[in-house]
Amino acid sequence: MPLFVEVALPVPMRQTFSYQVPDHIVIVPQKGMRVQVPFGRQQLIGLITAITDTCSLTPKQIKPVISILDESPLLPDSLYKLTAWAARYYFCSLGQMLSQAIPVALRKGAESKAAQVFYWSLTQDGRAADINQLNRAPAQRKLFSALAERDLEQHEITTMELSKTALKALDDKGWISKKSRVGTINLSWRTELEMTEEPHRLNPEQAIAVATLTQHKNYHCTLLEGVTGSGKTEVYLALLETILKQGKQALVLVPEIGLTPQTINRFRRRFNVKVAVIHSGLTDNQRLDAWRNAKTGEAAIIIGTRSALFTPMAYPGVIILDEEHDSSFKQQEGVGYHARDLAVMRGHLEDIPVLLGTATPSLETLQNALSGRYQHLHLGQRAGVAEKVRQGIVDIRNQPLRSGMSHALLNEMRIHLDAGNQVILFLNRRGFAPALICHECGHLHECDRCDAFFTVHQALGEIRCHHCSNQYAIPKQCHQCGSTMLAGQGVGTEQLASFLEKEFPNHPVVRIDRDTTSRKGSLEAHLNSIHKGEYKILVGTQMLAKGHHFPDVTLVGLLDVDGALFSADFRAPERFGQLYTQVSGRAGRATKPGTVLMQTHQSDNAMLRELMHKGYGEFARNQLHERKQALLPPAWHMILIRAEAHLAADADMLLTQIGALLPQNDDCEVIGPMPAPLDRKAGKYRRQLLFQTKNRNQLQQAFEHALPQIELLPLAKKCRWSLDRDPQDLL
DNA sequence: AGCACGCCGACT
DNA sequence: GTCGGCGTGCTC
Repeated sequence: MPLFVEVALPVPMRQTFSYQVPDHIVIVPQKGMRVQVPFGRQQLIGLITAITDTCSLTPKQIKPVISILDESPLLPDSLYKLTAWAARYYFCSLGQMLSQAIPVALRKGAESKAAQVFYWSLTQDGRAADINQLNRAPAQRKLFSALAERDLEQHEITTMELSKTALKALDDKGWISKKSRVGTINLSWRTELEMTEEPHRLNPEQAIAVATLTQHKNYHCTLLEGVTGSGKTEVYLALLETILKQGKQALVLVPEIGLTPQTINRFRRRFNVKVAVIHSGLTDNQRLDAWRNAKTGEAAIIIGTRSALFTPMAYPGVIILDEEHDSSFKQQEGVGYHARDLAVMRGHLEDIPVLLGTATPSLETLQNALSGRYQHLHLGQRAGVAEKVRQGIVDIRNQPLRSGMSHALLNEMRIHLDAGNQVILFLNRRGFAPALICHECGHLHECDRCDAFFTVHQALGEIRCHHCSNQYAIPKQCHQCGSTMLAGQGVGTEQLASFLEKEFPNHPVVRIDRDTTSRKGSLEAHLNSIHKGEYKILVGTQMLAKGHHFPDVTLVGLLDVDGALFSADFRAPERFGQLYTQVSGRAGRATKPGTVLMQTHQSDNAMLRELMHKGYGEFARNQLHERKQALLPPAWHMILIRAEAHLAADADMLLTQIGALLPQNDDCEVIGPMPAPLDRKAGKYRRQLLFQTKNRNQLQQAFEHALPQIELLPLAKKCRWSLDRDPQDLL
């Protein structure tokens, strides 16, 4: 009987491909195994999605499988289901989603089972040999005596700095030999959990939270809303203790910036278990190693960023997602999946609890908590007796500004610096000035490939476009009138920092943004110097706000509130509210009360007032209300279709045609085509179309129906287009 | 997405 | 004369 398999391949076509399984392949194909197959002129590795004994294709069209790479399915059924669900939800091919979910090494064909461990041991001859024969070969002697004590694994030879040449020499003598064994899986933590640190005493709120959380063994999603410093991590650790004692594993997801050695050590210190850490800095093989440890159950705790969501667990127990509101959980490139949403789905499929923690919940999660879909727990007390921060607004209408700084803010800075404290200033624009203007004709120098102004980088002597890689030397003359009176327009972090250096010569200034921290490890180095007090004035973009705590900072200044709060994007107020709450939660400590000052032209803006006086909770509830009124997420559901073409008309036409294929009524709305906020980027015209529906299912069904027709459009092959479900921003 | 084929411009 | 630019078409 002929045997066929359906294979999902890592190509952007939304279909699977049929192959015939030749007789000489002895492994019985199963769903979820990897296969190597010919595809056009190349060979690809894909995953079996189905096994059939008939095939509708003609024998000429069908090719044979080259080989089956696994003896058993690569992923547990729950993860396979999760991936299939995600492919449907995000409208991408199963193969594309699967390649997000599988470590690169496995995609390239690496062995999925634990590699064999190689080790060296003395032979019969070696044991009989006299060590004094090696008196004239000290390296060999050292190695020999080490091996006389115990066998050594290949990697131990290197870490103990034993000589490779000596190894070879002893091997040639026939005294030692290389052996291999299958690595054993140590699951002792499941029966005897060893604590290596005494748990901290929980305050009543924390204790209640832990008690509530440990009630559930099955799927259940909880929002843990805890103000900064209220000890969310301690709740995670207590929950982990219960889960681990049941012999179950925990998956902990953190934002990209949050995966610091301190975070990891917090978990490592408490329990004597293997912790698998998965982040972008690992090599393919290190990643695979962590993946295997999680899959076998040897690693009790798995900590990682977005992509770690897909790590299989032999004994799934809980999923914890910290800083739930963080936008790095949404993938921006390629398949734009959201790890938070998929984590909840995974919890569902594996029937385990999911915990979302944050001080500033996203409106999506808040809505679910308010509607009762998620359980809602609060932590309101700050550990220790921290003073409440002082908050203030600096009205900068008609005020002279020096490099973006008002008198009031400068004076306040002086007070805090004189008291020996540190000051943070946030300005979300890197570079010296966000534009170059001609003082005579007013011409603003614009990138020739994008619809954006050049940013002046004075230290580099360059003007750069922050949207493409375009860069030139700072022009001497205006491109329009030839005048030499050129000046920076507006203020960036570079200018602010150099102004402050002159203004406060006795207080060292450091600048933290993408330009000063692009080298690997330089962010950590800067942060360390700040903690040591080497810098007193910290200037930075949002980068400086996320997850870092500086106990000696007593003044936080937000220079461009207007730019952050009133941006075109519908999520701008939410993000600003989160940033503001996070930074004000971090200012000061018990003995040194903190102050937060905002510079704005809109000092009586209702949103700002609300945020200051009523706090994030109230602010977010009102934002949620406004989103409902405006038919925006999370009230309505959204998919963004982007198109890019050399000719704006092509992109426009394609989107118009797509729009015509989508339903429009009281519950479904098509908006556009409209120019993308950055109309022209890297020489191409960008247009976008929004499709919004009142509920999730309508969007799913309408788009599933339209998609095959969209793919048949002739223009769809000519233009570059992409889909972004639940877009994070409309840029 | 790759990878080939194919058809036009500036170089040895 | 060719090397190479990227438009177009196909992949079970």
